[in-house]
Amino acid sequence: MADLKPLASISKPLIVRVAVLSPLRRSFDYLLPDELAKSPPQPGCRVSVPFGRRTVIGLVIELAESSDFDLDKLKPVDAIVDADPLLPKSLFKLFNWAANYYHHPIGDALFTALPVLLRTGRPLPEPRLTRLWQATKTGIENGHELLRGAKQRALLDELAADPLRIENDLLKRYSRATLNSLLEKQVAEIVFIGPQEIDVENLLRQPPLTLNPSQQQAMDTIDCHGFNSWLLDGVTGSGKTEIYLQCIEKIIRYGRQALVLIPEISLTPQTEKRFRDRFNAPLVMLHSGLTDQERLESWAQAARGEAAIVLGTRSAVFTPLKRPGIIILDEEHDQSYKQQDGFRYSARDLAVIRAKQETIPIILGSATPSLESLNNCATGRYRHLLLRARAGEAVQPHWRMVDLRAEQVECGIATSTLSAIREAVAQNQQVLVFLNRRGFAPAMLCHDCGFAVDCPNCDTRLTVHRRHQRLLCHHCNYSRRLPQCCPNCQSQRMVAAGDGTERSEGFLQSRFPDTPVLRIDRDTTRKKNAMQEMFDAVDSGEPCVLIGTQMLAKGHHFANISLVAVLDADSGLFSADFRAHERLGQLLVQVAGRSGRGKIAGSVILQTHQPDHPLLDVLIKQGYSHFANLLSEQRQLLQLPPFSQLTLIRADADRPDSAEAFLQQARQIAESIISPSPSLSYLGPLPALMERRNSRYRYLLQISGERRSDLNYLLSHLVLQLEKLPAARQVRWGIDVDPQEL
DNA sequence: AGCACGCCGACT
DNA sequence: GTCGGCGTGCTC
Repeated sequence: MADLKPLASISKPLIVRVAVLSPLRRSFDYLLPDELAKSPPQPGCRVSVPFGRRTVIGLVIELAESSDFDLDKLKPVDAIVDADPLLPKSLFKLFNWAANYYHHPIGDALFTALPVLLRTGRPLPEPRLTRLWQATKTGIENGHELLRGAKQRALLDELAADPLRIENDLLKRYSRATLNSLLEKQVAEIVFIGPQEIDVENLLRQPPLTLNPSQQQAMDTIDCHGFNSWLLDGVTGSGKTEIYLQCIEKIIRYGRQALVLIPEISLTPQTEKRFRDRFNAPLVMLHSGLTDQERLESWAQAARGEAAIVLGTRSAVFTPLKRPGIIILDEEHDQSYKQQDGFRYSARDLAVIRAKQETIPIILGSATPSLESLNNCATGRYRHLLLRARAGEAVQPHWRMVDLRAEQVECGIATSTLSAIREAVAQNQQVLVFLNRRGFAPAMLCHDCGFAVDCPNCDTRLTVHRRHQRLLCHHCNYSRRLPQCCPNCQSQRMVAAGDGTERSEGFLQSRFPDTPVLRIDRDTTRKKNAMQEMFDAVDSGEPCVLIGTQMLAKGHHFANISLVAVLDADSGLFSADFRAHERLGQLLVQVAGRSGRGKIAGSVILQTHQPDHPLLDVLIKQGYSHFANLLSEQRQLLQLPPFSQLTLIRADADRPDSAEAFLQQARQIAESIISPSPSLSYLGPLPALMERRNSRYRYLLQISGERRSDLNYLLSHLVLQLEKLPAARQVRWGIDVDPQEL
């Protein structure tokens, strides 16, 4: 529409809208002083601006001609940090979308996802130059006359024979002094070159594997041009990774980059190796194990388009790519894709949005897809690709129930389970024992009065860790020495009740003294490389018994495990969280998938008190997809996600009543914006599942709606009012859109 | 979140 | 007299 402003103000934007690292849910307008107006900062550039009484780094969101703020109160931009946008337009759009969808302050969203070093205003590193050596004309013509040392002459001969040698390679064989003397005599010189082009001719280090018909069909279906979301639904061992690799190969040949997301760092070495073994192309990693400097370097290489493959965890979904080609997100059901504090985004959902915005394909892979993704297939948002057969010679494992009520159980292990383990070990096979509870025992009780030792900061029991002779809280890290007597009745008879991995490990080792028993949980893998060393020991193929927590369930490929024993299949059957059943099914199938990946047929033992539980029955007899269908029907009946939209307002405070009182007010305000109805309902404030955690009292308000748009409207208005609420000062609060945990 | 202002208690 | 406790207000 035509605007009645003087022409000058239209052609020359004066106002810069800036996002600043702060919890404030708005951007800030600044004037662009004349001396900076010649080359105004583009959206995505950093600027330094006065903010309150300090100067901070902000990101330009847009240039505008007018401001809602009083023009004469606007301050001028201090300086422009980046000549070119740090974030490409497309990524910027993603941040905007996310801040809006998750109702999170844009500045906080942008800056928490940026490498730390960029937050401070440090310039984006220049491309790293490789130093190459070559012989000069003088060197080739009469170098030998100018040089005395044999080493020096040898080096010159080498340079003359094969120009452009990489300095770092030369330094492995010649001393720095030798190199320098060639430089001094001017018989050789250094040439700097930028990053190497990707050598598409020699892209593959290893030939691709031959696809089975099921894989081939999936491969033929996946279109690597334009946007499409594919759910690659294949049992463990069905060869999903090979499909990823072949898709990546295609897009690298088109000259584009692949973004590969995986759930945890523990998976990175194995995944990284798989990619490096296949591709002769630059790969960078982005995960929390990197130093700030390394992270910045990887980020920059991705942004400049030098990295062909970017492999990372959750936050890597925000990595800028110069030539995006495909996004691959493995183990899409994994909870760790959802950030659980602050900016509570789902990397999986954002990855799909990003793919759409960049018009590139995305592949979501899982053996146990989330109900959300299965529902997205049903509604046509995703396309469902099924891989039925296991790749290679591996066959599906065989399941067996062990009824814990009918058997002698020692240290969590039933007699028949123990004999199955013994049998496998006797045949020189490997066994995996799964118990999702670390420590020696989940509680310390008084035998006489029944007193249990609780955490002073959390609503939970302390866990016994016998090796360290301590009681530990797994939620706040509180730790104390084992009590000598009951704090309540002074009785000396304190007992460790229940079983954790540490106790079962000891028991197994006592029963199999000649077989290594390896425990893999957070306690035994704390040291760097500890986990990798244990995995290496397992990969050697020697018989052993592995015992561990869900760390074992995640992705690691064990070739020689023939038996998996799940010690407690019931945990999660009776939880208050509506996702507990889905998680249990995923966990069981994932653990079971660790067995029989090699040539030995695997079997799985499920120890349970509920051998007749209908859900376990469906899972075992009919498989995960039937199990998921059953759960979906229940969710639909109860109008739970993904058949309704759920958002939580979370609040916690150091006093018991503040959080609840704040949420009570929040509910009133919310109801005044949209009154409760069948299509939009409120529940709470309710105490969180563990009300007190780390000495803070946690509450939540549940809002569920039929339509996303209603919820979004409600939240954007609610949030503005909550910010101004005096009660908000006494609590920490935040919005959790599509929560994963209650 | 930071950071300042401001208005009341125990200290060199 | 003032050092400093954390309540309240503001950030273009």
